[in-house]
Amino acid sequence: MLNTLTVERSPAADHQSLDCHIRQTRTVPIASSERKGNLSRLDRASVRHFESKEHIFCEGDPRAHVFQIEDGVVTIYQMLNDGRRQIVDFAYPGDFVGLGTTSEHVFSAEATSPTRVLCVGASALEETARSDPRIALQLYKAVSLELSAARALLVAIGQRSAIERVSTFLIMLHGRTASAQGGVSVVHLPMRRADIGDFLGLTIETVSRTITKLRLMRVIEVSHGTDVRILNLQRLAGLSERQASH
Amino acid sequence: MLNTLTVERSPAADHQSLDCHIRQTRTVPIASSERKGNLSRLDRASVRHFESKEHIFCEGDPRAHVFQIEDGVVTIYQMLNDGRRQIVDFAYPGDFVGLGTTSEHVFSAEATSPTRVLCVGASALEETARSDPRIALQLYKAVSLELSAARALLVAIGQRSAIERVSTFLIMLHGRTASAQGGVSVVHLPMRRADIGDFLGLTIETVSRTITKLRLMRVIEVSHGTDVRILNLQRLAGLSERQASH
DNA sequence: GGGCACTTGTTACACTCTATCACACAACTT
DNA sequence: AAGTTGTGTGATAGAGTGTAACAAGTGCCC
Repeated sequence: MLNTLTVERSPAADHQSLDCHIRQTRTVPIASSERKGNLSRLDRASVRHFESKEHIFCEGDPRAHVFQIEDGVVTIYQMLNDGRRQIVDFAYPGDFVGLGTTSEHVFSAEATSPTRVLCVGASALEETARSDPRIALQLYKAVSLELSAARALLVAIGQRSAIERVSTFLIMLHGRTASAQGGVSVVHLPMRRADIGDFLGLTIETVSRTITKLRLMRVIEVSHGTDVRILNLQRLAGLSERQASH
Repeated sequence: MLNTLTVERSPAADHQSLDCHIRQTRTVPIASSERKGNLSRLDRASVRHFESKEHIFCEGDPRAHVFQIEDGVVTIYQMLNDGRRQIVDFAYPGDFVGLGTTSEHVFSAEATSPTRVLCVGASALEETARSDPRIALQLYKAVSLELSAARALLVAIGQRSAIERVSTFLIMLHGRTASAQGGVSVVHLPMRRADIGDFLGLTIETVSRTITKLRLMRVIEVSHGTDVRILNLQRLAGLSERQASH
């Protein structure tokens, strides 16, 4: 069966109307639930499971399948030959992984937590898209959102200081996944500090110190190292981008 | 008339077979001529000219048109509110500018040199894509290549040192635009040092210092500040990524 | 043509932010 | 108890920045 792709709204969408006067609109497209679509109605779509730290595919593997995350978080990264690693995206439920036009994967994908993915043959998907413009446009949309996310990260890494990057990261995750607990939003960090560092172009130590600094500033609170309560979103947004002073 | 999009091969494609043992394949997709397509056969496509430093569109403008560069070079960038700027892409002839699914532009586009662009209504293009999967797939392809370029830059900025970034930049431009002159390839830099800096996440001074260093190392030669002769591509490739030492 | 304003690129030096190295500590496994 | 894995923090060093001065090129006006 080959039907239209459906777009769902995520629960996190409601939080995007929070009144950060800083141009939050800029980060919204990345965090948006529009990023989601659905491949489940495609023929021959199968479900696969991956354990934490298990690879879904590696750089250089033939691009045989395209995946859509159903549950869990997946890191998309590239290694340099001396061991440095750059994570270019964290894929959350609804996100696509492995899209592109190359015959081989250019990046590796590793599950951060136990993950369930929908799995579709890449050539079958493209074959379908060749005849159904709705599928093709869905792919276009999905990649466009990945592009927005990549460019937003580019701005962060290229121009922002450590505290600005970490603040930006938290706000980004907040927009994408935030769940409210008594009016204060909580962001869960399923990835380790090393992953955050390799995502933001910082070392693990700098990430740790910066999170401590944000705690001492009473902007956030951290439980178990993995759950961040955003106490003052407005202040956090201010820290994510130094204000023009003149 | 609404026909198939044609994919051309650029003259630069021949240079990609140069024997850099460093995984140059990784940067090839960005530099590749595959990035090119052609909108000229689309209905209602018009040609427009822009002078150097003239804006094609600004962040926040309604996304009324999609452009394809015919001649010249265009910088795609975003400003932070304190004046910092991140260039996320240099668009060369054949490249598309303004693709995406947002109703407003998220980035600004400015001509670096006198530029001629093909201009198509965004809604008309999407309307067309909705009925013609070939067009939709062409858009998907184009955005996928932009994504590859953005992520490659992400790896460079996030992990590489100043000299590695500048070397990577030169090799990238080499792959995309190189013209041979007596066996040695020459890369023209139409953008200013400030643009290179804002692209690579470095200051103008660091860019200048690093280029001087590469000159003193006899890896490149620079004429008029804008024309770079790559004397030793292999060495340059080596400098673009520190080797694993063990 | 000569002088002037303006832009762009280069170099120098002091300083800052982040990386690096080192180690303590907690939670969990074996 | 010993090992593993991940986090937090302190001390130090270094790469790159910020600020500045200067050089060279360009357009413009008188």
